[in-house]
Amino acid sequence: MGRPKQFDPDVAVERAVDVFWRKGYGATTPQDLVVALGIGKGSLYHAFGSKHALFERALERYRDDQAAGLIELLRRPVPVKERLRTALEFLVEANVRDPRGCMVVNTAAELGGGADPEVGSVVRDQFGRTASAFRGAVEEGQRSGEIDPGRDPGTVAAMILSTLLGLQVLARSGEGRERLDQVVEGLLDSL
Amino acid sequence: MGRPKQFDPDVAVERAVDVFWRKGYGATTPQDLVVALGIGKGSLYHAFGSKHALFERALERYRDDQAAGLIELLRRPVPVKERLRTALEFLVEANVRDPRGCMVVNTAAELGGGADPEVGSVVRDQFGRTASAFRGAVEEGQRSGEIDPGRDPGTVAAMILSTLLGLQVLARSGEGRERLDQVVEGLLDSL
DNA sequence: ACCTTTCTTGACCTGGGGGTACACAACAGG
DNA sequence: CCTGTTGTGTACCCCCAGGTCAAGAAAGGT
Repeated sequence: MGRPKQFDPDVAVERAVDVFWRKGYGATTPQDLVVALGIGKGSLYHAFGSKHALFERALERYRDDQAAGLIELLRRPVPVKERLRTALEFLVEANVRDPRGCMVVNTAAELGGGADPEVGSVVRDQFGRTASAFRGAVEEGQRSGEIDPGRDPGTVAAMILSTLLGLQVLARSGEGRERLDQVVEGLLDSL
Repeated sequence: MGRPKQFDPDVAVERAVDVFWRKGYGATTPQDLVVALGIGKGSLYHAFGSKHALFERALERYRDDQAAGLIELLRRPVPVKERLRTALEFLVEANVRDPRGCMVVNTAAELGGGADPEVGSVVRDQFGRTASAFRGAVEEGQRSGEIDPGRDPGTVAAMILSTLLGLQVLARSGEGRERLDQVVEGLLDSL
């Protein structure tokens, strides 16, 4: 019972993702959110409790979307290295085009370092999911002979993840696409 | 002529580095700076003009210190790969121990994406200096036969830089030292 | 001694951050 | 149609960010 909500919380969180993604946590104001979500401040705080709680939900949403997208890209029925290349180049392309960069990387930089454990755990979880997806692909490549089976797949996955995160930082700093693509090729060549 | 400054601007900038490094640009308040620098707010604005201008000077100072340190580490008279290992493990160690992470990476994440061109150029300059230092080492390794001379040294340097930046992001997210060291080893093995 | 210049101090100002309170609106059930 | 419950809109709150300004202090020059 009670009065029904006049807005869809899922849509609201989706819009909050965009705001937090563009401006970061600290620089986003309640006013920004009120405008972007199209609801009153009272409703906002009634529905989500606090700016921080809404940020957590937005970050979780982003993480889920990104992880699902990556897993999808890594499932395509082509040789493993080609899959990796497609996935990495897709992400490079996205990060070069989109000045927002990667929301998780931005969040790790802004709120990492031990303060804010809830947010930290979402960040680590995203990195963990990404590493797992890469490790699955690496193991498959090892079975098919595309990748040296002598290497620890966890380590290789961590190398890919590190490189990817670095590429995202470079992209956000304005580095051009060519150089980043060269890094992707170099990485794949060395597997 | 005129009244002499009661504080050393270099020391003040050095202290400002610590504050901005810990809290980021947006989250640092004039009050934080007044306390940390030990001077009145009037002097602060008289000497530095604005929070943003002081941040630029602090970031430049950080960049110069870091770049000098890295170049130093890469100049030691031991085999190139060993130098690279020492340098990368030193940085990993520093980033694991220090919850502040890397100030340039944090800044790239917070203020990257085109807004704030002055800061962006300092960030790019730092990445450029770092890549140059790595490229020098790579070229030397190619001459000595430690590194395959068939690869483009600029690309290899960019790979090392990407990996390093990714390691710094991972360290800031709380990843442990072992995994990061494995990535360093994996990277060097693949050169 | 006085003037000019540069620095220091602390009060002061405007705007807006993050959030709360309250009065009212829209439902379901009896 | 009255009542309890949940949403909504708005006014309001306190605090502090980011910066300015006026008045005075410490130097050098003449």
